[in-house]
Amino acid sequence: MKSELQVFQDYIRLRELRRTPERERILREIFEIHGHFDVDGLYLQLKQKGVKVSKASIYRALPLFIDCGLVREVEFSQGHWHYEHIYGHSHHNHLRCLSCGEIQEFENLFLHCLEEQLAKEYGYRIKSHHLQVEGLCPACRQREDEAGRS
Amino acid sequence: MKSELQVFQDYIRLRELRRTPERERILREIFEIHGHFDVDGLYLQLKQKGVKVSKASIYRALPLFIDCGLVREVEFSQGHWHYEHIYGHSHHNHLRCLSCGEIQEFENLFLHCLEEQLAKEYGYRIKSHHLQVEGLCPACRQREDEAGRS
DNA sequence: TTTTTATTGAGATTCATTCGCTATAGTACT
DNA sequence: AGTACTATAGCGAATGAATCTCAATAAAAA
Repeated sequence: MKSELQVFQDYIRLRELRRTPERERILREIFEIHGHFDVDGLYLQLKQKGVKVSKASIYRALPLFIDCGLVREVEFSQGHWHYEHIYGHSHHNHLRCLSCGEIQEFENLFLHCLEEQLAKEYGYRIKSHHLQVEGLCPACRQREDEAGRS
Repeated sequence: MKSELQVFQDYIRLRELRRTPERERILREIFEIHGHFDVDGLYLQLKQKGVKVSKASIYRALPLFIDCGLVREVEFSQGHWHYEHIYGHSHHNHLRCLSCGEIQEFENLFLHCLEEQLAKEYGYRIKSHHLQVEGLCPACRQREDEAGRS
């Protein structure tokens, strides 16, 4: 399997863009993050390490990473986008707690069947899906129950 | 079944807020819109009808409508949120064309099974789910194929 | 090297959303 | 009805994420 850097370089060549140390440094940093991130967090993390990259460059690099399938937008909350790297990950869906915001990832097995069904029924060529399920995690659920009783 | 206005008034009472003509007018307008809307469109639509409501009031009313289950955020795109009213609708999911943006709504049958399974597996109390499937609609698919051949 | 031009960084700009403030008007209680 | 209390409306200012401008730089190709 190609490394994410390799994937990006291939993409750069294909699109006739330019390899720059900034873009590759940003990409490396993203793949060191376990879980979700946002632009500001990524920027600060680079800054702390003494890496000089402007926010503008991050904003300009992200659409490229997304376009070549290395990163995806997870959700828009708190007024800005949250992202995650996805290369090498099996596609997963999110189970999010409405109270504490905890996110569980889960695999799904039968959405592929659904995709096929949709393709047939509506004539679509399916590219991707996002499934987000919301509810209360065990802890918050218990807390809510106790509050309800009092 | 309660009217959406009734639902909202019950909510207002429960939360000890105040009934105001602005909020109820905004809500009525929302339920006259078939399909998705955004704040700006809603504001202009009211303005055209000669209804004087400020954008700030719309921004302040929407979270209430969402909280009482009358409206939901559909997606964040073009730099702002898009909403839809959901009361009285069966929950539907979206099949969106990545090229032209057309949105097909579809029912799903077995996500309820998935919800039950998740509830059992992770101990969550499921409240809702959003499933968005993306791809190319028949027309755009054909256009893409033709472009690819040339 | 030289040329070409994509990319960078910094700051300015845009624009959706929120905030601060004052006047108004629901609501509850005489 | 009248009064007190305070949530809400409207307006304009403020905020802040994202984008744009532009001069300087540095990839890539010749």
